[in-house]
Amino acid sequence: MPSSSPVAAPAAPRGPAAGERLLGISEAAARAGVSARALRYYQQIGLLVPARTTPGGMRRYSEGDLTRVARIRELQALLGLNLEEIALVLRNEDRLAEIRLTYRDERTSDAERRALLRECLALQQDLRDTVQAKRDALTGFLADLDTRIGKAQGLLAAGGAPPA
Amino acid sequence: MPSSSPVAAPAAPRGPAAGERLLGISEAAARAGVSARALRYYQQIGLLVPARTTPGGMRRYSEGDLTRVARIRELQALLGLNLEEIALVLRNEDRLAEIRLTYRDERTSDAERRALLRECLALQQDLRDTVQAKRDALTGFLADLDTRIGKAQGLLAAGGAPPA
DNA sequence: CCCGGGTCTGACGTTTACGTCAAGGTCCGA
DNA sequence: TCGGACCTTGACGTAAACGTCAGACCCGGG
Repeated sequence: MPSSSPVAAPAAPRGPAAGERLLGISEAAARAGVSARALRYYQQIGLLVPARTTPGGMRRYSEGDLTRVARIRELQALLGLNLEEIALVLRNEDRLAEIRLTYRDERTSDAERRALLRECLALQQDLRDTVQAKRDALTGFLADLDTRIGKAQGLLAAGGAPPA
Repeated sequence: MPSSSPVAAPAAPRGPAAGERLLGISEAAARAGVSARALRYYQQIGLLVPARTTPGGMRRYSEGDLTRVARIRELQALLGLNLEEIALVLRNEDRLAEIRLTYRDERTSDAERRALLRECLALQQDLRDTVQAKRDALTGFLADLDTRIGKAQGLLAAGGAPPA
């Protein structure tokens, strides 16, 4: 999906906390522990839109943006998701947050909002299941490793005085 | 490191269990759930050398080879290691196995073998620590998700009759 | 108003882990 | 022994996630 197309989905505007000091792309990148290029790329594929853009077209990032980058990196490193999958997850979370905000709004019907909420919840639980499966696998892996290590340690301990 | 160089490290010959039925690359690939190309590539970078090679130059894989492929995939998917890192891990495991075999050999001194063993053990424990760190992170992640899900569920439950 | 440093948009390069041909060589059952 | 299925080694292609230029543009301080 990361084609050379002009621009992807808007990815829900991050609201800067009114009067917050925004960061240029270099500082934002440094604080987030990624490259400026990565930030531009995330924007290109609709993963992260900077909180603001100056009239001249320069990106300005909020703290919330940094948090989002952290989440992206987490989903990358911990779950091994690719950016497309991460986009799905984040968009779902965005929708959930949006629903929370407009939940008491009068414009949509109760049933409608509940349906939407249920849909988002299902996706979240999907993710949860994925995470748990992975954690369980890692637990097994760990046990396996401990067994191996135990054996080698036994060998080491026995090495001093071979019995019989 | 996966350059176009002729061939990499031998990666410890897998001994086929004397009289075992060996598999051609296609069947091996199918049973291991990877492509034939992947198997060739693993060999090229010294990750997996088939148990035997016919005089004509055709690869023959043992069950042990399949196990090794499974381990490679596990390290890839679960830990997100790249093939170079996996090569390190596997080579270390190979050495450990080798040490186990020759541990009572007379040719090397006791101290020497113990030193080697200790070195391998250290690497294994490094890996163990990595795994545990990852598992812990996943545990935290899971708790986080559960919190979010709980909140959303609360919202859903309260949606029917907004209190006062 | 001007200047130096930060930033912009293309656009091409890079790495990993293979996929996908093409042109031949090998193996084995009839 | 021979034919078709399987396999071999190059060699080039590909997708993701950026890296790295070049050339132009913006922005805040003096």
